[in-house]
Amino acid sequence: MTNSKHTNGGVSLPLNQILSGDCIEVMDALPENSVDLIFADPPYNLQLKGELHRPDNSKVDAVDDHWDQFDSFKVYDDFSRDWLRAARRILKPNGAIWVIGSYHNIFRVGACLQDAGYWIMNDVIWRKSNPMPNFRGMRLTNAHETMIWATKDEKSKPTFNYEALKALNDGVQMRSDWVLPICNGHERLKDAEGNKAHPTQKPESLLHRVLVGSTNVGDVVLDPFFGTGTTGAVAKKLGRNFIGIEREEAYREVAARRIKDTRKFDNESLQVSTSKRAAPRVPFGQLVERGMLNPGEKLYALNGRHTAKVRADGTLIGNDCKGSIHQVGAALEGAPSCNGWTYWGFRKEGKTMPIDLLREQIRAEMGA
Amino acid sequence: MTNSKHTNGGVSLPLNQILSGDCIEVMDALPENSVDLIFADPPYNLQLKGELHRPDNSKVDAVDDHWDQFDSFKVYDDFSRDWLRAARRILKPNGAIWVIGSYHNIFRVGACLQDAGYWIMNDVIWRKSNPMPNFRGMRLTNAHETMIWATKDEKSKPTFNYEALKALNDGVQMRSDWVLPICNGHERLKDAEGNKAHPTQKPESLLHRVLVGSTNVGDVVLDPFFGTGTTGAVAKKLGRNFIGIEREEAYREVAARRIKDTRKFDNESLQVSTSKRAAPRVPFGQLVERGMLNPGEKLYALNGRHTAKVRADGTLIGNDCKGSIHQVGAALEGAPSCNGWTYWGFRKEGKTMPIDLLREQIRAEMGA
DNA sequence: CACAACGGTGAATCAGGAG
DNA sequence: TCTCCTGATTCACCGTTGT
Repeated sequence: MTNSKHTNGGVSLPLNQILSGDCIEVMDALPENSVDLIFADPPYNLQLKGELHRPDNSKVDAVDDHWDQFDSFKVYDDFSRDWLRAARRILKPNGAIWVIGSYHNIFRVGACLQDAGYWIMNDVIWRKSNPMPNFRGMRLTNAHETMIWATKDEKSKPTFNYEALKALNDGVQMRSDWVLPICNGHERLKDAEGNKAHPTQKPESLLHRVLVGSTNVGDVVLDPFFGTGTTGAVAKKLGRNFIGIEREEAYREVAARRIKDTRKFDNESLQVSTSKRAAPRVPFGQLVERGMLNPGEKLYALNGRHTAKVRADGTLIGNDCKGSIHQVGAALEGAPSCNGWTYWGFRKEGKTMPIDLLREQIRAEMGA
Repeated sequence: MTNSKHTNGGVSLPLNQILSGDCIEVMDALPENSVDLIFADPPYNLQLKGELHRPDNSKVDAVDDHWDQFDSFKVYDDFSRDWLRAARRILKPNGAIWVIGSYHNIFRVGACLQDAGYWIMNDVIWRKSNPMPNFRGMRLTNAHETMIWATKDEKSKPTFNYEALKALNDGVQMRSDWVLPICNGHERLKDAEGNKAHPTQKPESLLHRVLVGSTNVGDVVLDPFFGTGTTGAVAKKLGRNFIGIEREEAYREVAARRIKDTRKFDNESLQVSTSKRAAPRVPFGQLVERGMLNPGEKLYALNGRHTAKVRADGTLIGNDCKGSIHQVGAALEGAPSCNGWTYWGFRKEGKTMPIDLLREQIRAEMGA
């Protein structure tokens, strides 16, 4: 793991380190367009308790008899706007952010996020399998937290490892609700007296899914509210680089020790399933050039409804139409579009086989 | 059921009627402090762009109605502020509101709600058991919607039928995530041509739970975006009074007919049936996310004939094959299929134990 | 009559590259 | 920036038709 500076477009990043200080100031000192992903678990409580500062860095005296809800929302919104702005500047154009919160703050953070120009991809519900019950029976058990996954702007193309997430979910598309247990047991960090080291330590399973789904090996993941370093620990395990920012020295120390004791998984295990989109493009004409199909040969729609004839240039000629395998398939079906690779078949020894088999054969040779 | 005016503190209410017009104007004409509960399903401002087709080329019938179009976030926020203010005025001091939305609008609505002085009790996740998938594989399946339950102000003591909800949930405290199917089948209202009468009809089961949990028999429930009248129909069944407000005549007509055909449950049966829960599905990937198995760890076929290695996305890599626990097991055995849960084991303290034990462990936690 | 096969559909910010 | 083309992509459930 790189611990020194890392060159990124001519600028260097402090990789795999925990930076000390106010996250807004620290982020403002980092180069713009340099980070792949941000994971943020900002303070939830609106009663501030001296942990928040106004934009001018003056401290908010929240423990005050004249405490006022409206003022408090405004201060929290200002704070959210500021750190979201700083975060957005350092994100790469195709970068993304995850923010987690509860009903106390998530609506405000979400609105600030949209106002700042971020583009929401999904909101994701972490459904806790073992939440704390509501002891007084005055409300519903607060059994979930909300995460927002957003890109830097509307045009961003974020990393999304669709097939890997699908694999994590037994082969069906990952949904926007994730059932995972809260952090306790051995994973929960304690101090010498046995008190929990941090009040809101997130489970590694949650970060595992976030990082597998929206980063690749070697990416840079920044966490502006690092706490006890769950983001850093999971990033290290998964072969991602992290940058942590944390104001409290006690948390930094716990996080540093934790990450030092964390081991990276071996490279082979970090390979994940990929989608067909990543496979090299094979033009249909190549099947003809290579003699896998011959000009004049007949293709059969796999649904049995149509046939077409192969021409020397890799186009097809069907009933009153000609063009690519896709165009002819679409025309014959009267459909807006058609994937010719999965639509057409060829005859071999009396059986009809999809032409996609031939493409896979070529791809296998290319990969070899 | 009362259809005439209803005396409430010397003022009268138009009970069990569907009022025509803009909801803000209509609410402003109602007496203040007169309504027990408001359920609101405002436009989501979906901002859809082009057309969307399923993989089979059929077209998705999207929400493109004029009432869901807003020019900007600011226009939407102004709208939200206005109707939330009007709604708050007519609420009784201990009254409450439920608002439902998706990530497109819920953060803005939630922030407006807090700014207007409402006090959030819970946010509640409606987890759809049968959501529409993400057809292009570009995001997570949008499998939930968010509801906010809030009181008129911080000091309100809202109706909360804790025991009734607990009973609805097999005797354990109701959580903030509700698993319910979307509205389809016979419940879905259609016009003469078989088209859906309203693009976003909510399931009665959702309203049932809201009204059982936060109103009493005889209470007044107002819905400012009445649509096809799900709120009114469920209120009538449950012996609550409703007031509906709807701008579109077509929706009012459908709702009126629907409610006319709805019968109130007899008082005894206002208790409800509970749904049996099947054993929850646990994806193998969750064992990896949760650290019960680590990427790179070896699995052993319980018959002793093969081994394979775990990857970060919950797939296995065996001798010349990779895929799910089931696929790799089948490939190595040369079998058409294989139950990976009972085929594979992991080593612990020198002993090989079936991975199914880990799944059972997770299920035990979930059930608790 | 039972069961299988098939078709339809749901609040969706749903592609990416070459020219 | 815009147009055109290739070709990747779906889950649970309900209702109807067919065996």
